[in-house]
Amino acid sequence: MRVATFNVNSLRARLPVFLHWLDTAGPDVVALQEIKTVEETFPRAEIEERGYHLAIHGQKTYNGVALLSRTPMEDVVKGLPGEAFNQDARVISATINGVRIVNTYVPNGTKIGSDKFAYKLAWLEHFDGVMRQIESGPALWLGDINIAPTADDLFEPEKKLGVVGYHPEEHVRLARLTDRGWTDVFRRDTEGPGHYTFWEYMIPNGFKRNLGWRIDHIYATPSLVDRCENCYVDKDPRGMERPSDHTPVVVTVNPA
DNA sequence: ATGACTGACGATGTCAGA
Repeated sequence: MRVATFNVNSLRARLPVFLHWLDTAGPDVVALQEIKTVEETFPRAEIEERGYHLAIHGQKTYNGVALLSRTPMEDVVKGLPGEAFNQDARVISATINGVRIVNTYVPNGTKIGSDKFAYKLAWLEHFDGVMRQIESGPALWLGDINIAPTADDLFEPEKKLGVVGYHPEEHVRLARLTDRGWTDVFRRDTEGPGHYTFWEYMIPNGFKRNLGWRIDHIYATPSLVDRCENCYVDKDPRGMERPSDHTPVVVTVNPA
C-alpha cells in the first residue's frame, strides 16, 4: 500500500488541489493535517465517492487531522490516550492492513521562550511516552512534525540554528524516538540538502527558489522499516494555483 | 527591515502559521 502525509492548510480551501492530487497520485492511505474543519463541514462526499473510508478528528478554524483509507480502518483513536495534551485536535490513529498508523500535527511552537514553545517540548515528551507503547510492532508515525532534523533539512541553516523548528531542544526530543529505532524513511534512502516539504508563502518565489524546510516526515518502527520503499516528496501540488504551503510525502509499504 | 502571504472568522480587523 502507498501511504501519504499532506498538511493541506484548510481542506475546504484546498479541495481543488487536493482532489486533483488524490486522482493523479492515487494513494491508498492519506494522513491529513490542518484540515481546519469539524466533521459536519468536512467534504465527505467528494472523498468517499473516490473510494476512501474516512476517520476525522476535526476542529474549527485551527488544527484538525484525518485519515483516508481504501481499506477499512480498525481501532480508530482520536487524540492521545488520557486527558493531557488533547485540547487541540492534533492526533488520529488507526490500524490499516496490520500497520498501526499515527498521524500527528505537532505544535508549531511559534517563538523561542514562549508558552507555546514550552508546550511543543512538553507535547513531544508526552508523545514519546505514547509511542513507547506501540513501537514493538509494525507502525508508521507520519505527519507535520514541525521539526527540521538536520542542516540538510532547511535552507540557509547557518542563519537559523536555534529558531523554532530547528532548535536543539526539539532535536533532543526527536532523537529519543529515533534512538529507539524509529527510522526517518525518506532520509534512509535520500541524502543531501534541498529536499523540502514546506515553503513559506511570505518569501517571494520561495518555492521556485527552493527556499524551504523538510518538516513533514514518515517514521517506521524496526519491524516495519524493511517493508518500506520508494519514499519521495511529491512537489506537484505546491506548484498549483492556490496551493498549501506544504506538499505531500509518500511511501510504499510492502505486505508482510 | 521584526515586514511579506494565506486562511478562518465574521468584520472592515485579529490570530495563527514555522
